[in-house]
Amino acid sequence: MAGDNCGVEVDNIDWDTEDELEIESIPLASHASLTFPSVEANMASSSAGPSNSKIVDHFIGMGFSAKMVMKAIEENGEENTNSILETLLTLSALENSPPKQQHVDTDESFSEYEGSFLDDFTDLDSDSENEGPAKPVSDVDNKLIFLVDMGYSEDEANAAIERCGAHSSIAELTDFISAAQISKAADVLLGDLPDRPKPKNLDGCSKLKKRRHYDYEAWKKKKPKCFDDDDETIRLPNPMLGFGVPNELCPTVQRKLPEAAIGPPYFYYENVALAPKGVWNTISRFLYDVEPEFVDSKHFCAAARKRGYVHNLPIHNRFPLLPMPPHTIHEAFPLTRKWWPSWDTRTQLNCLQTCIGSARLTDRIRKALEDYDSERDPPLTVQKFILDQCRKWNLVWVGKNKVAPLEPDEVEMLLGFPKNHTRGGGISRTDRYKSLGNSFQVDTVAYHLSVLKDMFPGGINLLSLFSGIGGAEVALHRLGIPLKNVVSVDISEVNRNIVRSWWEQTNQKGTLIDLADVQELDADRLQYYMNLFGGFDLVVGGSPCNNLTGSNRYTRDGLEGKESILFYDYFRILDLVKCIATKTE
DNA sequence: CGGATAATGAGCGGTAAA
DNA sequence: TTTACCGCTCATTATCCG
Repeated sequence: MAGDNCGVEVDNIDWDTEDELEIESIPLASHASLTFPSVEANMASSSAGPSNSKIVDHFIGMGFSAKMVMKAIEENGEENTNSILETLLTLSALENSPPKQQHVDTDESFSEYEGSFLDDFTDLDSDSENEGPAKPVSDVDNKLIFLVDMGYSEDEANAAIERCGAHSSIAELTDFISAAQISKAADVLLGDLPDRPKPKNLDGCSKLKKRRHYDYEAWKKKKPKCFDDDDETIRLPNPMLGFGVPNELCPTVQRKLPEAAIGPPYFYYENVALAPKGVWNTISRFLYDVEPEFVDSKHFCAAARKRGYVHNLPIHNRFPLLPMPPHTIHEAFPLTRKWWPSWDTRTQLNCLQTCIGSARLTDRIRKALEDYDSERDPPLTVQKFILDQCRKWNLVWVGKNKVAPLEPDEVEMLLGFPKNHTRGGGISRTDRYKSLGNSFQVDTVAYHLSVLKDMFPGGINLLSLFSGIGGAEVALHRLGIPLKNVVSVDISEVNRNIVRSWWEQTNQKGTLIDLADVQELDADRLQYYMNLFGGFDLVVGGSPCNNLTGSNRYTRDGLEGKESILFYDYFRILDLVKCIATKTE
């Protein structure tokens, strides 16, 4: 290991954004009693060990007082930057603890909005002509339906309405439910704490309320269409080229983003294209009515990957990563050509998934072929059986009568990751396949993100949700867009290790903070990071697809499924970032 | 050696679109 | 009609650890 190359000179860390930024008091009081999740700042120490003053400078550069920094280093030792940062966060939370704020109920702007909200509601009911005999749908019912539509369970929604009152706004109700969920999680983790944080609103951020209000209004207006008119359902394009792919003649696409979608920040959301009906309508509706861009990665590499992307990035002057990866199986795996039968007409692979074909299957295929004269093609029925299985499991020909699933490093290459990106460090083969199968295709994502290069020559601050093995980070890095500060969230420790290891190996100059759970990212935490970094330039996320994908035979429950419901956390967090950015303007 | 834990493997339909 | 699909569960096998 080349220890010299792994060190990041703390002095070189680019903190220039801070000069223009006033570090505000961060209201973190409610967290003081809770254990912080693993927060790790990357100040990779060189093998010689950092000098104490460098560490001190670094943390002072982050906006902490010298006194606090010294205390934190004293408590944790200078080696353990992770613990130092945790201590600093806790200390700053205690020191900056603001006087108890009034609940937003008493917020004037909020009360005004409440009034208009009810007015709108009445108007809408009287206006609706195409719904036949007007069924009296109560305010409560509508709020209930909306909350369920947002992904909350009926029980949660009912409980919230009961607790907060029938006239509570959607904002209050969602706050209540979130708080209930958080405390439920805290109960599980920490036992029942008497001093658990109470439901909290984002004080002084009435824009958020308004936005939620807008969402609710938009939802109400669109609801009849979605139910009555199938033509409104988003359909997938064929061919799946999105707003254009390299080397394909595409009609010059123009698009006009809805006002609410325009950044900052830029955002980029991804999920499987072939989701159950209506899912993409919901996703698009929540993400400010931006039309999804559906792209199949077979136009970028040798494997298919049909995905939808909702983003507010410019779509002109994109450029691909170079060198362009091979587009056919033979180009990608030249050694397979020798064994490839003429009747296997595949030129590209299907979607790379999390599971691979079994040894028994490849054995069956070998035996099926050995029954026949190798000079001649097997019967059509046998060909069909083998081809079906090869397509289903992405098998390639590696020897006489021998097919095999791809090796993990081959999948890495197809997806645009560096070789051995997911290898070693305690990661099992199964984990590698799983993490890779859940990842972005880097060339595809990079093509979309390439427009950022000219816009941010000094680099970007990135909020990466559901980062997985860091597809977005790798894409930006390969584009030559410097990563200044990255907050990366992923539930899997294996994945976080992969990203951190990549971060250190590629000598990143910025700071990487990794968190485990998107549900821990609340307004206070976000505001804290945004103050520290000067806001996020880009919010990327591909939320879990396992309840959406056709591969799932057991729990394909749609966007409300156990994991896929986390889409609403992407929306929640993006909305908070937009809100805080607007407020700080 | 033996119990605990981790990794692997086999089998599992249905939806939506072309 | 055919085709494709960022998966899940549970039994079995492999590995770890005292």
